[in-house]
Amino acid sequence: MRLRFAPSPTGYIHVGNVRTALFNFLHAKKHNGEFILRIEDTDIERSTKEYEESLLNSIKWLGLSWNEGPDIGGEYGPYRQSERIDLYKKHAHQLMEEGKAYYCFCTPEELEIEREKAKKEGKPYKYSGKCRDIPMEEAQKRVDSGEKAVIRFKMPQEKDFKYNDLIRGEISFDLNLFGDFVIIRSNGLPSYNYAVVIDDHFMKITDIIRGEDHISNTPKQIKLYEAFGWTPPNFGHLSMVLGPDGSPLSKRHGATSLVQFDEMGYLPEALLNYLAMLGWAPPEDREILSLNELIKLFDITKVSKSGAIFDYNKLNWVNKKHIQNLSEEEILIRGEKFLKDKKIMDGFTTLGDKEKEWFKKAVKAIKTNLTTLTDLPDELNIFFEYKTDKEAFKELREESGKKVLNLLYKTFKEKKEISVKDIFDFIKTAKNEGIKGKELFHPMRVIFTGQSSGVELDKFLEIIGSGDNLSFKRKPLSLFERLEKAINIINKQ
RNA sequence: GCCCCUGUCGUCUAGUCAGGUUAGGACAUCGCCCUUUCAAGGCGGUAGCAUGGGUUCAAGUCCCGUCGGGGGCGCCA
Repeated sequence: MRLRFAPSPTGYIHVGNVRTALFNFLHAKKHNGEFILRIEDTDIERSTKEYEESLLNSIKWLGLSWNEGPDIGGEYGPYRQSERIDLYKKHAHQLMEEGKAYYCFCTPEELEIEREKAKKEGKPYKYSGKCRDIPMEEAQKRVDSGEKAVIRFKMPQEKDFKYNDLIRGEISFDLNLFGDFVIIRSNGLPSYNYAVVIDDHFMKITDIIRGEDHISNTPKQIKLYEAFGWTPPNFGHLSMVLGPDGSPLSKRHGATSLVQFDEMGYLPEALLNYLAMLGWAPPEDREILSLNELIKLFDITKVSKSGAIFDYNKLNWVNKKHIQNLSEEEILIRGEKFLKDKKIMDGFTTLGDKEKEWFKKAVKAIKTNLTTLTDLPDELNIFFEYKTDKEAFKELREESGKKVLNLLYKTFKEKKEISVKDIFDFIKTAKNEGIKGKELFHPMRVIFTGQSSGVELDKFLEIIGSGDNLSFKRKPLSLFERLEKAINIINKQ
């Protein structure tokens, strides 16, 4: 079995396309088949090398490895349509010789008039077939003399055309509604509907999974296969990915391009996991699955036919679960760029062993709060910065809070240093003074973290305490510094 | 306008092909438990077969209509 993903390098890859790529990949791998990457760059106006490169990088980032493609070649190359022009021309001429295609000299303006007319009369538009009967010899002469022409395929007119869709079952059309369509444009480049057929045939593609916007292209393509005497592949049409309002997902709904999801701190495996479940449900109850598990369980015939709304709630949950499955070290390595941006560290691997251990401990404490990797610096910040929550400080002005603050200050103001052991001693002292439980721990939390909630207090104290003698790019704030800051804030007001 | 696809909790879906279930799960939401706090975790609740007919002892499931959503009708892909 051979499947392909054939994007156009006319922009950054969209999550909808990622889903298409994924389903092709899963279906291929499920059956031990090949996954092929082909670049459809016949739209010379909009295609660029930069987009092609970013496309390849994106698919690589996702972990969807391809067996054949423009960068690695393969038995059935080249894998860029712009490098296959001769092939398209050759076969177009073959069709003309067999009387299945013809030169058309109608100008875009003339066609526009035809379309307008059809619209006015309320009739469905279809190319008139005006040039269909120009004798081949005469047509060839006009072309040789430099007249602009396209090549059109004589679309067989058939009342009850049917094909069997991998996802939707039988779909039928009245081909009388289809006009003769262009296969070679006047600039010599092939049209989409023609190029895919040539390529998919010569690349021995067996199954094609694509968006439902291609359903009505399918009869044209199948008829081309038949005209050449080739066996058409299986077709499966996926529903669209929708925005929260139910309209097709687009930029106005927010992020749609894959690079943005990387920047937002989503894990590629989480994104794939989520996308796989948009329109398909794994059997059994498990939903958090690796790419290999998805391959094992995937079944193209079970994919749903209706459009699916892209839901960040669920994506976030899936991402969170995948992050929890990562080790502390992996989280630090994969979150490196976000930590660099916030100047927390230069890179996990540049750290000394003791510092690495410290960071792992810190991550372990805040791991369950991570939804995306961008949360990593924010959550870790509690160790480096003293961010104060106004509401929380109100508590320190109340009697019980004041008591704890004063007692802490009295105990440590001379020493100017607080160790973890000191804290445990302090807790005993406080208890002797009659302060305990919530009355004690909650103010302590506010004093040392500035917040009324967060990491478990004993873990927090232990981590801060053990960071004292390590060399960091940025030093965690010591307990005494934190106490001082709390005092200052209270005194100021 | 014409053609095609599609409709189960707010969201993603299982169930529809071979009619019989208290219509199941997950996310979100709400509540409880755990926790000196938050989160995580555990337990529980709210919530759905678009609509009207028909077939049948029995319809989410089969048939017809209506309504809604989407796509296509290019020398774009």
